[in-house]
Amino acid sequence: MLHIVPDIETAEALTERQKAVLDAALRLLVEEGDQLTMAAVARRASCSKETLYKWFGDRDGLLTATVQWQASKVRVAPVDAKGLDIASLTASLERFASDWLRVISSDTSIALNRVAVGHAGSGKDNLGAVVLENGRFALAKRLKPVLEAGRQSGLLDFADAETAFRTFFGLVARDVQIRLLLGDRLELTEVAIGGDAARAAQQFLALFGAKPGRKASN
Amino acid sequence: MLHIVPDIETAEALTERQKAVLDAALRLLVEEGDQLTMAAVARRASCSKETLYKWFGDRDGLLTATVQWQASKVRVAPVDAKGLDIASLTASLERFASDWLRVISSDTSIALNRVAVGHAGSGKDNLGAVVLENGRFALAKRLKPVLEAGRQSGLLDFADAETAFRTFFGLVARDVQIRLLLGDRLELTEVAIGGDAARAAQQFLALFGAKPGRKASN
DNA sequence: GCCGAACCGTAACGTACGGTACGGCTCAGG
DNA sequence: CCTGAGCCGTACCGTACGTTACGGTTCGGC
Repeated sequence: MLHIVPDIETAEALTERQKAVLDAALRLLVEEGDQLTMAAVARRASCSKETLYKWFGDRDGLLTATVQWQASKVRVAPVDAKGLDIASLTASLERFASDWLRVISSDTSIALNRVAVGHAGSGKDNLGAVVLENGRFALAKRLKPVLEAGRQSGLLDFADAETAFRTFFGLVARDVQIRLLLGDRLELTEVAIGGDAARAAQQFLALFGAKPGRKASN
Repeated sequence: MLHIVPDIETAEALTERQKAVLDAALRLLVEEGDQLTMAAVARRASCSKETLYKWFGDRDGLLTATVQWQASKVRVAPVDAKGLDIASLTASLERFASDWLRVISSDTSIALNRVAVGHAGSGKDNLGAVVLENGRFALAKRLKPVLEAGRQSGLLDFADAETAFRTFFGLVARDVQIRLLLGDRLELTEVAIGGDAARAAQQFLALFGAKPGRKASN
């Protein structure tokens, strides 16, 4: 298990100019993938290579900063889980599912995951950990309170929130992420996402919805 | 959608020596990932670089040949789906699930998927397509007959085999593959795999098992 | 025993790119 | 106006690695 919490504050201590540079790097990363060059970033960002090295140390530093910068942009507000009924729970699950599908099918996510996967196992940096922390683990951290609330309200029945979450994750993502990462052209239209999200939520409820009579709301 | 069927025969037209070279390349790929060098492969395989270039054209050719060579090694016998009852269907599902978990958690699969993901989107080769074709799509091709047989026998109830398969895929793989690819240390012991496989099969049956009275066996 | 093909080992070539150095420009502070 | 910090643009350096070239060895066919 990684569970390395990246320096959450690093992303905040950036000047506007630095953010602009990282945005340029990010756009280039989406276009070129891991074979972007320092010179290309400098050109795109209209800055000198010297500045890149002064600010980010080396190529890996730039990549890491870019990934963290993108991560800091997608931090979202947690859902509050008060007054839960079956309808609002279903809506929450669908919301999580469609949000996640939109994320993993976005060009940015695909590009970032590609470079992180490529770098994983080389030991040089920990891009993989950063991506994991701000992706899969952040999702779990936000969804689990909802699941717990559902259990408290007697709507859900599960032994372990982590296990339940992982099943939800599987029902939502299925083969989508790996296919996209491997270059499969999988067009996820807005309506397809909505349909998949609804299906995933229903299947999750079918598996973990409390049977009437068992564990009734107290 | 890719669905590019790689030259199935290419993997067969190899001399023993060439297979040995590809095995060396494969081992090196597992150890070093995409930053393996032609010189290193030549050294490991005790062959000259000239030979590598003569046989495989260039670096991408060598990589592609290596991936296809590995793919040709894991081709398995299809399961026959005669005399299906609920027990044998469950056993089949568990078997597919545990086989798949073993594959995606193997060093070889992780290494191959990493380089394929890294190369995807660069347009230079189609490693991604090869890996997909021999992984996720091959699995579907082998599992679907079982699902269809289950439906014929009145044990399963689903509208579309492809959709049912994708749900099965999600229930089995969950977050395992992406976490491993991103470098998360996820120890999958033999017993954990067995447990996960059983859980996935049960969940699949809970979702797609035919309700008694509906679509009874004819 | 001779020949050519195939292959090994190694050396050499060319280039792309990470990283550094430096001259010039801008601008804030004094 | 002077100065120095920060940055841009560009030239430069060193190296790693893909690719090619070549001399030497093995070996099957005649």
